[in-house]
Amino acid sequence: MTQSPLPPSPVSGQPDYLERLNPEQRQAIETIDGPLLILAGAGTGKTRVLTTRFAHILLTGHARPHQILAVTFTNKAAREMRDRVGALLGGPVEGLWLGTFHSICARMLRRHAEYVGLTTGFTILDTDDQLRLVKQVMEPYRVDTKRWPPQGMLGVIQRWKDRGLTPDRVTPAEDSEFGGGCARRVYADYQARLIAVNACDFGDLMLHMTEIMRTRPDVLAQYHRLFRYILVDEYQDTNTIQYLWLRLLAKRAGQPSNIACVGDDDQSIYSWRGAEVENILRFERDFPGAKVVRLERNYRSTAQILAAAAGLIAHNDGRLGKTLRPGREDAHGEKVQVVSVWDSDEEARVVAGAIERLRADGHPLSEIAILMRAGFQTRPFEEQLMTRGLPYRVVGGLRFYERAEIRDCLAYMRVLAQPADDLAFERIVNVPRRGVGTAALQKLHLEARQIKGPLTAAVARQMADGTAKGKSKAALQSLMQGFERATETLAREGQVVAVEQLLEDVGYLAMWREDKSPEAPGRLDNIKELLRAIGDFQSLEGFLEHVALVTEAEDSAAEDKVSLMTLHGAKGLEFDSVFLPGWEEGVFPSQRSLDEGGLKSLEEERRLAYVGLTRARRRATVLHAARRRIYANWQDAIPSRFIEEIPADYVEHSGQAMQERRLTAAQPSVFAFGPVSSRRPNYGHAPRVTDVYDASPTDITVGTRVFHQKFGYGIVTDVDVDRLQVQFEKAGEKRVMASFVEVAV
DNA sequence: GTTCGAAGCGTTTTT
DNA sequence: CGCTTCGAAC
Repeated sequence: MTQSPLPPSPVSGQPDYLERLNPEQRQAIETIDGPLLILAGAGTGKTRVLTTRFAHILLTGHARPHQILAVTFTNKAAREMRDRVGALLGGPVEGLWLGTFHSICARMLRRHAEYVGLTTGFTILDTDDQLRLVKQVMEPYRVDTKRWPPQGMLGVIQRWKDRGLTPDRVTPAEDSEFGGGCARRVYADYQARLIAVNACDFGDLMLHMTEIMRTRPDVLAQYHRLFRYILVDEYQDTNTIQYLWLRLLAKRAGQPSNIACVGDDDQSIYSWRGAEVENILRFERDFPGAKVVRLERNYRSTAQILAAAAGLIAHNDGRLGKTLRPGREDAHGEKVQVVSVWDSDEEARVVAGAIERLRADGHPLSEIAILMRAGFQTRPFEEQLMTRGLPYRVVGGLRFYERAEIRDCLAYMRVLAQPADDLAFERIVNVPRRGVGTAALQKLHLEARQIKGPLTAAVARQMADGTAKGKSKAALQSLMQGFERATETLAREGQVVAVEQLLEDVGYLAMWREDKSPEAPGRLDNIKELLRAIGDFQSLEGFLEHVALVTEAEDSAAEDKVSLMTLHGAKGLEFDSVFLPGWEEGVFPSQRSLDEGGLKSLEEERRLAYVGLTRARRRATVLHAARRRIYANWQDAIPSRFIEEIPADYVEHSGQAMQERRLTAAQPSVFAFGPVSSRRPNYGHAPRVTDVYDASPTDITVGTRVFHQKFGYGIVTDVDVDRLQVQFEKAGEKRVMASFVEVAV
């Protein structure tokens, strides 16, 4: 890293990294001291500003690399920032405090672990461990786990942690909500158990560090001296504990708070996991004298898409206020397409067909995405893409490190690295099946309690004193021998050989080799991949730390495939063409969301819609179906309110199904579908949408000759409220909605 | 302790 | 519909 400023550009007299920035971007970068809020709308060059600002602080000599704290939410964002800062500075920079909230806290906590009763080598638990632990802790309370599942309890604890509440800070009033009033005590016991096994869950990384900085002024002062500048990405996604942690670090007596937060309140979509939009809305009050810079020039999308998105998001209240403007002159573009289809199957066909056409026109599939509200919506699209031979990838499924076989292997490694890791030991003690079930494990727990030691010590003890007998004795003995041999190998030949030997020795690999299920070979491949990855690290501990904090799979974005993912998963990404299916009331906005959170949730859903639209560079296509298959049965659906919230000027409707909500929006029933069948009251005086619907309600009876947009002419053979059985001349017998046919003349 | 079948249930997800 | 989970029978 060089401390001298870069040579100025010969043309402008500015360092060349400041060239081609717009005035707002420049301001966000060149405002170095004092609190700064950068409101960065979608596609306004946020990452560029953040990284350039980082480099600028270094290159102007305001700080050395290790004196800047830069926090992100995801490892991906951290990696990108690290790479781009490196690129600006002409090479990788060492010693940066740049990472996710959690990785930075882990790094800090390893230094100060003793203040919360841990040792520096503490384990970071995965969700399986957490659940196992909370189950154990709940047991003595005899909670009805039907009503109060351990997952729910874990959720309550996590939310408390997100809010910075240690067990003693949970008020009795807040306690009563779950588990019949024992949640607070379970939480306290859970924390005690974590300390006892020298472990942390994810929430603890933040909670412990915040607690340490609250109670140890010397530690806090140390970081105050260290960090001259703080950069925070995605500030709208911070939860309370992250906010408290940042505030502790940023507020330095007698010195300015050099904290720069980048975020977009319109893209806050994670309130359900503890994010508090209020943090960003409150920034100017939290940090008096804060400068606010708005980045509103969007270099990503066409003017039409931007106007559509802006019109939509304008329906939200309580925004900081920000309007995306097109940053490129050339990008007028096409209107947002809204396609009305008959049912969810047709929706998938329409999208797949459109993708085929895009491909035929030379558009790479990697520039096409289908973004939906929920993961299960991918199915019909997968089927359609598959049958047409269009390559696709589903982003965000089960991640590599979440696979059972990988977690098993990791548990083996954890016991190898730290024999006192009871939770890891519990996971693998009977995998593969070796006849050590709950009964044997119970005995081991008792023994461990008596000797006040870990389970592995209890095993050794039982081997020695003859408590163990028969099958489980032999099994445990051979397991422990496996660990002993691996420990020797680890010292002599390193972690890769040791782990492979261990997994072989204890019969884990054999278990999958003998498994006849079709997934087994894939699992063995995954394990092979895992073994390969261990070699990339200095030590077993280093590898375990990495996998505890980095759960994401490797990016395979380079392949030319259509991306299928949730709207949440798409945040931060962009594609030339974006398909947004399932814009129907109840699906999007999600009914469940609305039921739980009312107006606040509706606004969050709307932000999600905004995020979806703004992912598109050139083409955005919204779809809604009149009937959707949900689980086993078909349900009628009306178009999402979000569709009509997009200003009509920027929308082009197509498709044959009902196109406007107006017909039915005021009606109580979601089944009201415009003028329909004979036995259905015709609500209100709704205007007709198209001539297709001009059949008078009473005209349709058995024997009526009707016309259907998709199936053509046919004779009605049965009427069931609003559904008809029709014998079509060409398409055969079909069941169709009465609203989708007209009486043939 | 294991295995098999019925019952239940069904957002969004990172670390 | 298709998955996971739990309980009963071997």
